[in-house]
Formats: sequence, structure tokens, C-alpha cells
Amino acid sequence: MVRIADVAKLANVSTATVSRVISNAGTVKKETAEKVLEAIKKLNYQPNMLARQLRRSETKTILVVVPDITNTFFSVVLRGIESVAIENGYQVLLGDARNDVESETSFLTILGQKKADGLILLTARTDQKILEDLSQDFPVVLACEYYEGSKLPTVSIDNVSSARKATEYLISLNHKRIGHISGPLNIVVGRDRYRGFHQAMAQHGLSVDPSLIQEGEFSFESGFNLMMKFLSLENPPTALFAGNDEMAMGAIKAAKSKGLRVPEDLSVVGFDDIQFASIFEPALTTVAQPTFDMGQKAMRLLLNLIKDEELEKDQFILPDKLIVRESCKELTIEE
Amino acid sequence: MVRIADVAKLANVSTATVSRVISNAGTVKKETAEKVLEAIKKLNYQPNMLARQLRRSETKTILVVVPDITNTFFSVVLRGIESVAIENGYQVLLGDARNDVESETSFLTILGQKKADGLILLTARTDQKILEDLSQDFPVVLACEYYEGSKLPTVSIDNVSSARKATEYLISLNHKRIGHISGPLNIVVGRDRYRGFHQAMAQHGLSVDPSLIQEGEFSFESGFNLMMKFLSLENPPTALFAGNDEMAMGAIKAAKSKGLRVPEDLSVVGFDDIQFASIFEPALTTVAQPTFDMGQKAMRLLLNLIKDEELEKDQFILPDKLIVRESCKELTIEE
DNA sequence: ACATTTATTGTAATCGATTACATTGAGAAT
DNA sequence: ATTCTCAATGTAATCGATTACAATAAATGT
Repeated sequence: MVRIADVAKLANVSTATVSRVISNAGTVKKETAEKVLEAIKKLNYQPNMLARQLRRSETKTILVVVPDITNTFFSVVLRGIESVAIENGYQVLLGDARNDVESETSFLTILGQKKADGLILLTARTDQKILEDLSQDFPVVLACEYYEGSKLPTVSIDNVSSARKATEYLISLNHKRIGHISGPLNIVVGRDRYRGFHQAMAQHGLSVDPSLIQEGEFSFESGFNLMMKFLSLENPPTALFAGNDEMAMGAIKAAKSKGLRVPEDLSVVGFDDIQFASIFEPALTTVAQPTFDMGQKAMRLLLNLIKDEELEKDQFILPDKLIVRESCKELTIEE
Repeated sequence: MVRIADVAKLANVSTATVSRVISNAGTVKKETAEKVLEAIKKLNYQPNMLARQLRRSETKTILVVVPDITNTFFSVVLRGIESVAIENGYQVLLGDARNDVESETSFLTILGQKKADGLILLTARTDQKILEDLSQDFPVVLACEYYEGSKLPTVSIDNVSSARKATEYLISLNHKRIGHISGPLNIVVGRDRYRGFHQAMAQHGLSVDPSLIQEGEFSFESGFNLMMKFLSLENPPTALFAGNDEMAMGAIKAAKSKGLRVPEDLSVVGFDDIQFASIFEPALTTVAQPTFDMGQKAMRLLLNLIKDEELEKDQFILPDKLIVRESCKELTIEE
């Protein structure tokens, strides 16, 4: 392995000088620098990052913990993160929690071990206190998910208002019996969308039939199964707000399997606007999150934190958008 | 920051002893070890990995370069990799090439910089020579994609024979005018599936009409557009073998848009069996790759390489499987 | 002509662990 | 009683860079 000392010897200078050339200190005479550069080239020298990192005590690496890397929603956020990381000379260490809280938490030790300079969490299922303590000592940013009433720097959308918006769209289409298949209620975004749904209903003077509310787990299957439940009701819903796109698709599949047509017999709106939402038939009306932007923003915030810069604020709410496609239709009164 | 010296002082031993306790050397008296452990606990000490890594010159980190993290196919492979990495005390540094060869290549410097102990490439678009040189100096494993006639350790399926199998399935359904939308031919898997298609046709004495062969780019859109071309032909194909599932779905969408029914008027088989393949309508008949297993196997190989163990062989071909669903139908003669 | 900057380079400490080698003392062997 | 062995621990070198401080020479000011 070529060391800086080898370069120094070949160029007939001290290691300090070589180091100065590498770091572009600008205090090295031109000719000397050229000699050094030449030696570096000749020896094909690459600095050992471990040594540099130890000395500088920074790794130029950040840790990203994802609840489920297999979910395109998160991988797009991740891409946003990595794009600005790379731009700024940082690399991304990946922690795939596989939807398991314990494994999520176990990744956090990496920070104390100095293997990363900061952390972006795309999930907020770890005990809140643990994380808040951690963020005393290390730069931490949350994205997508968050803790209620926490000061932790966060980038997300306003799930409550988005859910309200989605529900109101259904209401504007004259629907009154609207069902909701929520995400897990122990996850904030599941809870917030659930709230938004209820708010919208209340604001429009619509009562919600408890049998039209079910808690899913963000999966296609759960959407399918819970919709089946709805369909076996005496008086099934005419519209459905699903906590995410997968469940929306599952629900639509269930409706179709029972011979219903979507949107003619059932209107459905989803959440997230995953890639497949537009390909699915009917193309899904859904709430689009600015996934890539959220990732970028989160990384920028983390960079600020790492450089010890003041944040203009802690909570960043990015704009979402209701994407109207083909899965909803106005309810025509027929009695 | 708590250092090993602090622990040593508190426990009234030398740093060497503390280090021995940490690494479980077994040469430390029980009572001493207990004192040390207590001190570690009291100070909440965590070893600085940078220092350890520098001294041991190993990072317990591996680099995974993915062509497109946004593609579920690859993220499942990644999950396989990470699962055995974690099991073995390794972490995963992620390189998302965003389908760009240059950025793919640029990640490779990380190895020379000693930021990772080894490399798994889920893409093989970098210049072959560069990679083969690299693998002289560092542990490198390819997964999913590969170089033709290279000795680089590889985990993949046999794309040629799988494509043959897929095509033969169509042939067994009496189809004769079979089209093929291939992946990019500068990517091995695109090329190999293209070959497999031709082999199957030739073996069954079927000539392939050049106008029924188009090169796509593995995207939904390209599948759609190229199918549109086929459909404007005087004599369109009755069946299609698409180089991957996205293109297959695009093609089906195109056919539907022209009023054709799938599979009644057009049979389609895809490749990869991505999550959405079974949800899509009609559910896609496709070739399933053992994605998760491939990731695991690749990581195990890399571990062998890192430990300087002999590999039993270099090329590992894992079994794939034709998943028959609803997108194909027997051709009934009608003239 | 001498003092004072300034530019350039070198020497050696440092980051925080691991580990080769040295040391100590107790018990075993002769 | 003396030597030898071995277990347990300590001392200090080491990994490969960066950088504080020192040193030197050249340039500038008066």
C-alpha cells in the first residue's frame, strides 16, 4: 500500500508538504506542488481515509435508516438524500430496518462509534426519548415520519391536512358513506391521516359509521382483506380513502373481485403516489408527496447541523398535491 | 468524548487490558475484567471505530453499487445483501448510480480509499478492464449483471436459458408470430435475453421477423411506445416476450389502448417478477429471479473473499422460475 | 545595514485504538 | 533453594494521515 511517506520520499519533501498539496492549502510553491503531484501520479497514491478521518474526527459519511428499502416511496427519498450527499462529498451508510423497530434502534449505535457524522431517519418508531437524547450528541434529522410535539428537525408533509383534502375531494363528489382504511395507528402518518379523515367528515357535518373504519398495515393484502369486510356489510361505502396506495389498490382489487366497477360503483383515493399508481387500472387518484425533495431537504438540513449552523426552523412542511386520476367519480343520486 | 484511556484510568489498569477485555481475548483475570466492564458501563464508553479500523485496517463495511435504487428488483437484492452483512457484523455503504455509468465508476474509488473492505456490484456497465484490475486488489463480487467470459465472481441466473424458456412457453401456446422488446443491448442481461429468444425461435424452426424485434430501455414508457409500433404493423405479433416486467406492462397498456384484449388477442410474458407483476391486470406471466437469495449469496461470497478463503467456483447460477399467471393464452387457429 | 515580515518547508505531536514485546510474580519442576 | 513456566498485566510502537509549531530563507521596510 502506498503511503504518504512514500510520496514524500519520491518527491523529496516532507509528508507535511504532501498533505498540504493534497488539501490544497495553497501555501506550497508551485514547482514543489508539481513535483508532489507527479509523485502521487507515479505511485498512484490515494490517501487512506481511515487515517484522515481519525485525525479530523469526521467520516464524511451519514447514516440513513429506512423502514423498508423495498418500498419505492422510501427509495426515492433515499435517492434525494444521496444526491445532495454526494454533491457535498458525503457517502451514505444504509440501514434497512425491515419494518422492525428493534433493528431500527440497533442502527443508532453506529453514531456513537463514530462511523457516521450524522443520521437521517425515514422512520420514527424508536422510543422518542432515546432519539432526543441521541440528537443532543449528534446531528439527527427526521424525514417523512416524525414525533408529535418534538423539537427534532423534521421534513415532511402535513399528513392531517392532506388527508382532509383527499377526503374533501370525495365529499365534493357527493359521497356521504365514505370508508377509511387507515395505516397502523401506532405510526404517526397512519394516525395523522386517520385524523384528517375524521376532521373533514366532521367539518362537512357527515357522521362516520364506525364499521366503515378499519386499521390496515400499509400492505396490498390488508387493503384487500379490509375492503372485503366492507363489502360484506349490509350498507357498504360508496367511497374509500385509503391510508396509502398499496392498500388502495388492494381495496380496488377486492371490489373488482366482487363484481363492482371502480370508479362507477366505488370511488377510491390513495396516498403517496407511488410509481405504480398511474399504471394501475383505474389510474389512482392519490396524494403525491414530494419524495425526492424531502430527501434533498433533509440532507441539506443535516449538513447544516453537521456544520453547526443555526437552522431557520425545526419543522419543515413541504407541499403535497392531490393528483386526480381515474379512481373517483361523482355519486349520482339513485333512490 | 470518552476514550479508552479514561476507562483504563477509572479501572486502574492499562489501556491494553481494557482493549483485551473488549476484544474478549480471554487472557484477563476475571476480577480485572469485571472492574473494566464496570468502568465501561459507568462512563458509557464506546470504542472509536475509526481508530480501530485504522489499526486493524479493516472497516467492516462493504460497498454496494446499484444501478437504480428506485427499482424494487434491486432493492430486494440489496436487502438480501444487507441481511447477511448485518449478521456478520458488516455495514453497507450505498452507491446509487442512477443508471449512469460514470457515476457508477466514480464509486469505485471508495475501495482504494479504504472506506470499505469489499464491493458488490449489481451492475456491470463499467469498463470490464477497470473492474478486473480492481478485483486484483480488492474483494469484488458481481450480482445480477455480469461480464461475458470474465473470471469475476458472479451470482446470477442464466438469462439466456430463462429467456428461451419464456419464449418456448409462448411457442407451446401455438404462437408463431412472436415479438420481442428487448432491454438495452449494451447491457448483458438485455443481450442475453435477446439471445435466448432467438435461440428458442430457431430451435423450433420459427423465423423471426426483424420488424418484430425492438430495443427498449427497460422502462414502462419504452414498452408502451414500442408496442405501439408493433400494433401499427400490417401483421402485428400475437405474442410478445418483453425483456422485463415494466416493458411488458407498458406493452399491455398499449395493446389495451388500441382495444386489444390481453391475453385473448395478445399474449405477453415479462421478466423479473417484480412486486407489481401479480397485481397488474392481467396478472403477468413472467420469469422470477431469486432476488433475495442472489443478494445473500453474493454477500456470502464477498465474505469468503474478504477472509481470503478459496471460492468453490467463480460463477454461481441460481435457479429461476417461469411464473404462469394470466397474461398468456393459447392461440386458436382462426383463418 | 539591520530588523522585521512573509513565504515555504520541515519536525514531531496527535487522533484513539490494537498489539508486539517486556515485565512481574506465583507456582511447578528439579 | 534455584530455575523454569506460565498467567496476567503493562509499556510503548504502530496504523497513516493532519497540523501546531519551529526553522529557514528571502523579501521588505526604515
